[in-house]
Amino acid sequence: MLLDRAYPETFTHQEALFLSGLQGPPQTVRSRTRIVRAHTMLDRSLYLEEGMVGRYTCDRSGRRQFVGLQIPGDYFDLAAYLLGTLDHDVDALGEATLRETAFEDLNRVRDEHPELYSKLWRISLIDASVHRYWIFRTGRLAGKARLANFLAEMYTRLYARGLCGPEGYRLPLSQNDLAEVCGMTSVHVNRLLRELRLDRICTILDGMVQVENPVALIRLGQFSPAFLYLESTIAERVALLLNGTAEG
Amino acid sequence: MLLDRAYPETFTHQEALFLSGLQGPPQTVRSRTRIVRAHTMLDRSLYLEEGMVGRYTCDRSGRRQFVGLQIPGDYFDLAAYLLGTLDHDVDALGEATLRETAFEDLNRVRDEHPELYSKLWRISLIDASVHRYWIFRTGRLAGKARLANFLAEMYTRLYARGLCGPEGYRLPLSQNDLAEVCGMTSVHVNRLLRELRLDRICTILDGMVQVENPVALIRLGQFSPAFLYLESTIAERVALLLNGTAEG
DNA sequence: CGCGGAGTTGAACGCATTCAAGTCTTGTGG
DNA sequence: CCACAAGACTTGAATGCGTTCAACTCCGCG
Repeated sequence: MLLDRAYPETFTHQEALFLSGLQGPPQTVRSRTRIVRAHTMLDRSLYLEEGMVGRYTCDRSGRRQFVGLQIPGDYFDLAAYLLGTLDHDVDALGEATLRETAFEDLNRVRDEHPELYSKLWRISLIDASVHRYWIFRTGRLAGKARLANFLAEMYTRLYARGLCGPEGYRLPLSQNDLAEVCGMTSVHVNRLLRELRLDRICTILDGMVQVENPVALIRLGQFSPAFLYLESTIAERVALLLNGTAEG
Repeated sequence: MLLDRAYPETFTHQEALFLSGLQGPPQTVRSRTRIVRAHTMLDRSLYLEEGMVGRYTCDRSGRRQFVGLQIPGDYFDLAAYLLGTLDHDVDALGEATLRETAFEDLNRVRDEHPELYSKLWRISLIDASVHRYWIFRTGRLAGKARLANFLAEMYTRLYARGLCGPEGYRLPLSQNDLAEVCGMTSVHVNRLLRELRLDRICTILDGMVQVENPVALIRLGQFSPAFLYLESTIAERVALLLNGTAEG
């Protein structure tokens, strides 16, 4: 059941067990299928057990902008619980495994486990904090720093949850997807990735992001993980990774 | 007490009254003073009664990026309640009037008024939705559309809450501030504003945004207010404003 | 009167896009 | 098994949007 990856930074083992009990069975969806359509009424919330999903909106001419990327252990549409619909679409990026929680069950959490209910709220607040970081990145960082910053974010989030080692991580995004994350074109992403490769900072090969120089990556990307609100022992582990005090 | 502007889209009159009772007395802060510093432990949450405040983070060289702008009636740091600190700074943009709610009182809301507690969560979810819209805008829209989109957002949010008429609104932002909102330079903002003026779409004069052609503004900015999750009667009023069916 | 901040404008530069052509891989069907 | 189509990646060249640098005006304020 992979309880250990269900926001270990947030839930006790009992709470994770309880939440897991509310969830429906795991459902696997194929890569590149839509999971949620914007403005569609929903009656259940989704949890990502395995894989990655991307949240995005499109402009008038159909060009896509990702507004969030979720990793295993994420509740990625809690917003629907209280808003009824999502303002954006959600797609599976690789093959993904999901589990659902009915809104009624979340109401039961509210009435019977207020503390746990608060923790769900807290998760959505961290989600919002990540959004703010994306605004900062997209608005203030130049191309190369922007890309590096994003790669550092995914590196950190996956590592913090024990989903990758210091050597790098799996990222089921094409260069075009990366462009739609960072607000640039795929041609430009291609050239920036080459620079990062020649700088011996990181290399993407067959969907694997190989982080050769974490220190340079976070320095170039001006990355700082404070916005993730990591639990302190995890934050320390991450700091070791990012500051190069550990192996790299 | 201005209860009517306290999220009329969310709270009943009783609820607004109750929440107001939890708040401390109004505090007025001068323009351009810092209200919250990032990463500082907090024990109360803030509500904006009058004026505007801006949330921002700075890059390594000190250049600022706004990640949110709040208008009267906004609870703008609910995140601190469950996270303890904010990941960003908050400044008053004009003179602003604030009211505080102690975290302990929010805990009481949780235990005694679960439905109302959910509504506070809901507010923070709309806040996150606005963040996503900012990501979209900053990442996907070209300069002129980006600026128009932002001006349309503030127009809509203020109008929806009855804080401005169709003719326009007060915006205590310099061209440099606008640049820090939209992720561009103040020189460029200056040129784009001139274009908007010559196009007879909107004119900024002495801190007043005069919206001369709402329809063109939202069209140019590819603006759509769905992300605000407005209550239906308010949404209809806004639609009239933005579609030009109403007076302009 | 002089200072400083906000706004304005010109000119040069450069980052990023656009357009285009090519390679390579993968999957599909003949 | 090979031909072919489709998608991802790569690279070059030209264009242009937005930045940078700089100068100047306007205005409020000490």
